[in-house]
Amino acid sequence: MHEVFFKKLNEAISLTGEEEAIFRTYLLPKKLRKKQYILQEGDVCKYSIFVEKGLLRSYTISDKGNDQIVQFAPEGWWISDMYSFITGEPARYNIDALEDAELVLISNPGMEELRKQVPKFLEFSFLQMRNAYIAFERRLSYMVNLTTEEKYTKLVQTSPDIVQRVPQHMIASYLGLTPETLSRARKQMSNRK
Amino acid sequence: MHEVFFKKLNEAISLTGEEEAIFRTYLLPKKLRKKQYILQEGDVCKYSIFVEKGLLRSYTISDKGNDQIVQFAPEGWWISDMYSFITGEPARYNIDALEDAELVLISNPGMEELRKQVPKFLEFSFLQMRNAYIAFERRLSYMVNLTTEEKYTKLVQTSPDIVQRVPQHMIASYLGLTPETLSRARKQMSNRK
DNA sequence: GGTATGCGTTGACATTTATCAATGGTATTT
DNA sequence: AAATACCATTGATAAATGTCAACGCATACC
Repeated sequence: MHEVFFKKLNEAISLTGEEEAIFRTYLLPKKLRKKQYILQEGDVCKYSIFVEKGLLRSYTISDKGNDQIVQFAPEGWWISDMYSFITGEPARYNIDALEDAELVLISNPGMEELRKQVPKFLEFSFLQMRNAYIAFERRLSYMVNLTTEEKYTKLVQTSPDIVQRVPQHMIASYLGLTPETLSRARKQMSNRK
Repeated sequence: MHEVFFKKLNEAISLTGEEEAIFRTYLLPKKLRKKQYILQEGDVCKYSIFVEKGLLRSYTISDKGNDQIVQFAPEGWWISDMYSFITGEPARYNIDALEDAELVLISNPGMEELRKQVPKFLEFSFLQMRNAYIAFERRLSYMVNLTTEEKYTKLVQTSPDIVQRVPQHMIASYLGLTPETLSRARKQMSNRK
C-alpha cells in the first residue's frame, strides 16, 4: 500500500522504518473514478493529494464560463488548492479525475505534524515547493513570450506523456488557448514539415 | 545594518542573539545605483537578494526582443533567478535597479548552511516559497482569464505602491501587454467612470 | 540654455485569436 | 446494434491586441 508515495519520498529523503510508521498514521487512502470530483470550487480544500495511480487535474471556471486547467497531476505528483488548503478559505479550483485514480490524502494538521516530527520532511517540502515555484514562474513567462505553436511544442517536449493521455481541448485549456486555435496551429505545423 | 532584513525575519521567526550572529556571517551588503545590473542573462545567479531599500526588477528578453518583467522587488522582498541560483546554470533573467538600492546578498552555500544551522530558517524558507508559489499560480490564472482592464485594476488593488513607483510601460510589461494597449485600456476606464 | 532621452498618448493598420456554427468520426452507454 | 456524448476539424466573421509612426511633454544631461 502507498508504494509510489514512499518510493518518491525515499528517493529524496531516506526514511527510517520508524519515520515511515509515523507517516502511515497520517495517510488517508482514497480511490476516485474518472470524472469524480475530489474538490469543488467554494468548498474548503481539506487535503493535499498525492497521486498513486491515474490522472487528476485542477481547473478554474472564470466568470465568462471559460475554464482553465491549472495543473495536471499524474502518478507521483501532488495536487491541491494550496491557498484554500492552508488558509481554510473556499477553494477557487475544482479538482477531478481524468482517469480512475488511487490517491493518498494528508490533511493540513497532518502535514504540520509530519514536518515537525520528521524534520527531513520539512526539507523535502521546501524542495518540492521550490521546484513548483520555478515551474510556475517559467510557465508564466512562456505564456507571455511564446507563440501558440511554441507553447504547444514546448509542452510536447517537456510532458509528452500528458499530451498523449489527455484530450486536445484540455491541452488547449492548459495552454490558455481555445481548442480551435490549437487545432489550427497543429495543422500549420504539420503542413510545414 | 540590515535592519529591514532582521525585522522581516523576526516577524516570522524570532531569532535569538546567537542565531542572529550566525546570520551575520553569511550576509553580504551591497549598494546598487539606479539602472545598474546585479545579474545579467547568461551569467550564473550567485546570490539570493534581499532588498533593504530601493526597488529591483527581474525580466527576460525573448527572441523577438520583447522583454517581460517577471517580478518587482521593493523593500523587504527577495529576488533572484531561482533556477540558476540552485543549479548553477546560466540565468534566464536580468535583474537591475529601478531605484537606488541597498541589498543583502546570500550565496547558495550560505543559504544551505543557514537552513542547517538555524532550523527555524528552513521553516521560514518553506513558508516563503509556499507564498511565492501561490502568488505565481494566481498570477498565471489572472493572465489567462482576466481582460486587460481587469488585470490592471487587480494590480492597482494589490500593489498600488508598485503602480505608483514604476513607469507605466513597465507595468504593461509585467502584465504581459504592450504599453499602447495599457494606455488605451486606462483611457477607456477613465471615460466610463 | 539647449539638446537629447524617456515616456505616455493617439491614429492607422495588420495580425492574431476568439466566437459561432456545422460536420464527421470515434468511443461510450444502454 | 442503435443512440448518445465527446471530440477534433473547418469555415466565416468579429473582437482584441500588436505594430509602426508621429507627437508633445517632462526630465536629465552637457
